[in-house]
Amino acid sequence: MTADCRPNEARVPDATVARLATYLRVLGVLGDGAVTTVSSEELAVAAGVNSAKLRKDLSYLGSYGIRGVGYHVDTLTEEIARTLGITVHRSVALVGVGNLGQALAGYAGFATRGFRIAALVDADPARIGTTLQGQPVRDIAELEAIVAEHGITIAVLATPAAVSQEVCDRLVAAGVTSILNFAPVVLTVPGHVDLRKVDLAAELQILSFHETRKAAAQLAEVVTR
Amino acid sequence: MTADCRPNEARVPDATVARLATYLRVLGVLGDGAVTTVSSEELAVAAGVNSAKLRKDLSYLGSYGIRGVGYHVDTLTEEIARTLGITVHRSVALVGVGNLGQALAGYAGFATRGFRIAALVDADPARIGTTLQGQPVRDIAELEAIVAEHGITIAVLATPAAVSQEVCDRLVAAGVTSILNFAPVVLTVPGHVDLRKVDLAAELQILSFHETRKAAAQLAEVVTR
DNA sequence: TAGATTGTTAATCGATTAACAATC
DNA sequence: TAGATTGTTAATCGATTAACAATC
Repeated sequence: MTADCRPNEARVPDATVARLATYLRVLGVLGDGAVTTVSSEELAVAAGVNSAKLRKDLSYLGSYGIRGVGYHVDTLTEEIARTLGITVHRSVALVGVGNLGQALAGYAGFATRGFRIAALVDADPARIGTTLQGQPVRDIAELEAIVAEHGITIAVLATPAAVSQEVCDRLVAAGVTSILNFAPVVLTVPGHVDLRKVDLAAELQILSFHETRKAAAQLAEVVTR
Repeated sequence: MTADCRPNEARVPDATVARLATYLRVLGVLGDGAVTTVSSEELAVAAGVNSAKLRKDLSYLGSYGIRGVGYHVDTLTEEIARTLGITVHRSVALVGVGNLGQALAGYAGFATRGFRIAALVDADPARIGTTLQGQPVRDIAELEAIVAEHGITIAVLATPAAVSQEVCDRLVAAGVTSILNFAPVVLTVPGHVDLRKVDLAAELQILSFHETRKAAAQLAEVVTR
């Protein structure tokens, strides 16, 4: 057995990976019911995408559908979970338990979808030692030890903007290779580290842009009428 | 003066709009200092993008750069803010003030980046009437009145998954045309409504996918070595 | 077999980027 | 004028989607 034993696990496009998470969530709802099989059309409607796109997405994982029938819910669920790497539950560190961090610590969706928050970390002496969701808030001074202790490779960053790059650097130096950043700053990481960001205000600004466009369209309609 | 007085405000690509928010944030940091002018290269590095992409993005707004010099920070800030429609401060409603909703209510970044949370809404009698960030939590029974009262067109949805579609329908019926959804469900809205979603667990699953790939690559390296 | 649905092809569309003419 | 930097072109890349042959 060589490393090539799964030769066709080749490349899954980024856009596809992002959607796999949605398919998995929708399949979870279906799996609760009596449904054992689902067609690409049904699943696509439930996931809010085009069915051709869904079939193409799933084709990157292999051939798990049955022509004339559809996809077996359990099989597909398992294959997507395996592709996303969440058949092993993953331990993440949550750094920064202020306003947003506390909410993330209490977010039940992480646990139900494959992640365990193995450590809460903060720099504020008033928070260190307190308990959140049954977990102690640990001193950021121990960051490197905490990462090593739990073998953590994924971290969620909810620190103040001003210190985020510094904390990020320490996480990377400690061996973290994936970071989800909630701080409204552009972080720089080495090439081997994956970085994703959630920018809450930016999301609203994007909606605001479209509001403006809609308002302008309405105005134009009135004028030309 | 007709509706055509700004003929070249044509189409700004979706990918560009999403990045404009980042440019605006970076410009805000520059504007605080003594910098009055910035080149596309400098701004691109600060925003973490390719400078050709940045120039192309900005070219959709018009010609606000000066060849041989760069962009005037103040002018560019103003033009991006205008394009995003946040020169008028926008009022948003936050529906659902549970775990995540409370954090969003306290998130300072909304206010500093153009948005005012004009109303907090919940269905839980234990929460209704309480105060968060100096604002009363109002009964979702009054949702339609609240939207009308503040002329709200943008809503943030942080309700439990099970009721999100129903709340979404009511928001749309009340006149809301943009929704930012934090509930882990696929929502359906009419064509004239813009919908964006933030799926926290999905973000981690995407990182998990890449972790798996990196681990496999390392394994392959060891095997072939 | 007949009906249904997958997996794939190929056309199309949108986004990225290097290169450079235009011009400050 | 010389140096610098924009705005745009055109090539490339990646994602989407309709259509349909393969096949259960």
